[in-house]
Amino acid sequence: MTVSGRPLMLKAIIPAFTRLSRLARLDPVADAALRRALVLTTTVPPRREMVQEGMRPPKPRVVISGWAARVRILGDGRRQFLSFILPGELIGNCRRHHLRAVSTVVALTSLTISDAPPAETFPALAMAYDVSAALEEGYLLAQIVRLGRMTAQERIEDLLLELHDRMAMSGLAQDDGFALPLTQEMLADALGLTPVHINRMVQAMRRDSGFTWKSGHISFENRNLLSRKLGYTAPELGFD
Amino acid sequence: MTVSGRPLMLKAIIPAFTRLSRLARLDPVADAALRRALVLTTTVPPRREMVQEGMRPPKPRVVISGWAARVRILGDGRRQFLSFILPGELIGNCRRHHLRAVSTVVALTSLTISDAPPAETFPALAMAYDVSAALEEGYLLAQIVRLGRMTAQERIEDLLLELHDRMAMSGLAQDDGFALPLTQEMLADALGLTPVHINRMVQAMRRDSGFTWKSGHISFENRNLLSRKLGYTAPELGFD
DNA sequence: CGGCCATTTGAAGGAAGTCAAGCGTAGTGG
DNA sequence: CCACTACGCTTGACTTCCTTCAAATGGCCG
Repeated sequence: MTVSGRPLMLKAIIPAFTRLSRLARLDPVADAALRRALVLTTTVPPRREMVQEGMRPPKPRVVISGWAARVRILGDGRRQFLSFILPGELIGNCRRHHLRAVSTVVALTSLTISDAPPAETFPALAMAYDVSAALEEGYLLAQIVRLGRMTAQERIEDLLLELHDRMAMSGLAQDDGFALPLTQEMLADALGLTPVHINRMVQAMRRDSGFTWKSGHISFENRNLLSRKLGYTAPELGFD
Repeated sequence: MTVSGRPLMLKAIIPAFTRLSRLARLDPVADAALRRALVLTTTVPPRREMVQEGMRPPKPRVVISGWAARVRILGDGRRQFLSFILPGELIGNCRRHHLRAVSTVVALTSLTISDAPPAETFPALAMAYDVSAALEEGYLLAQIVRLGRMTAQERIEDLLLELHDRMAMSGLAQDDGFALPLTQEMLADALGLTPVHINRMVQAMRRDSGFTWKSGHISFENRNLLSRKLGYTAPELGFD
């Protein structure tokens, strides 16, 4: 978007590569080709709107590093995040080509992206893109239940569990935690709450709940216990 | 699911036919074939769960008449509707075949359905199914914004506008209203509120807001005014 | 008529929002 | 090196919106 493509160290693309390769169940040959295809990257500064609702959508991309969000903004300024986009996940991975983007996409952190290798020239990835789209729909459904029927505390816990699973798919999580590069305000925009209330709940949960959040890192004390308490189930992979 | 297929009068399938034919932009020949394909129907009683989350999903269907909803239920009984399924719309229209259904589908009224003519044997419909899936995703996004950032009154108004548009797509709406076969409790489950509060808001809106709801029928006093007030935009058709 | 279900109403309580001010820390520039 | 700034986090007091619980009303159908 701003910076013209430049090659990255192979090591840096590992998260994105890991997720796609797993979803596509790539053989070693395709696997090596994918690594090469992801090396040419672009960087995007935080807060930049990469796609704007109603505009002509750009080509699909893969996030190499950093977080983005799909967002809608109401006339009076109220903001709602529709979903997060994490390393290894796709931007604009629409089955059909829309004439206009259905949501704005904004970089939440400094972001490194790469063009998504087209499925036509990279057939092994068709499955990864399909599964990725199915997962994305699952995240939307989970988001609806969070916003409609969960308390503030449950929303936070449920979202953190989901994000943990998603980070694990690209190898970016530990068993009991992950790096969360969000401000409390961003969490509020995702969970339909105010930053003030997010703060109060996080405070309270530091005491009695099952995780801690310090300097951008989430640690679960007992992940199983927490997910059982919430009835949380991992996003369905959807293989058939 | 209960009753074996039986042919319906041609007239009865018109709503479903109208919507699909429009979305697929059918020529007269395909058009006539579609009518024939939809005539063999099945009926489902209200409250019956036609698809259950986690079970093997059945074949795709078209709703001929009646309303259904996709729903998720939390461990303690809290219910959240993910989306409504209206006449002419599809049940289980997944691009990829999931191993398990990602949500339960329940009949809200007595329901008449028909097998969705497979796109392989009915190529003209592929586009209709694509557009239908894209619209469905748009409804999910709108639902997220409603639940996350709108007040009770706005949620009701916004949903009614959307449902009006959707009913219009199968020719089942008037310019200024449509038949709404929902109870206040169902509305509550869709909007993340309690039935009691839905009731109070509807009361209040009978007085000062832009619509009336009497004996299962919604009438907008000034639809344009209402949609401008909400910043409501019609679901994107997504043609390209 | 009686039973069932949806709607309606009241009173009280709780969850989350609003407004406003005070901290803490990292970055910047004189 | 130290104001000065900017931004995110924290806290308090108060308000609003929505829920909860309970009971009453009304319509519809057997």
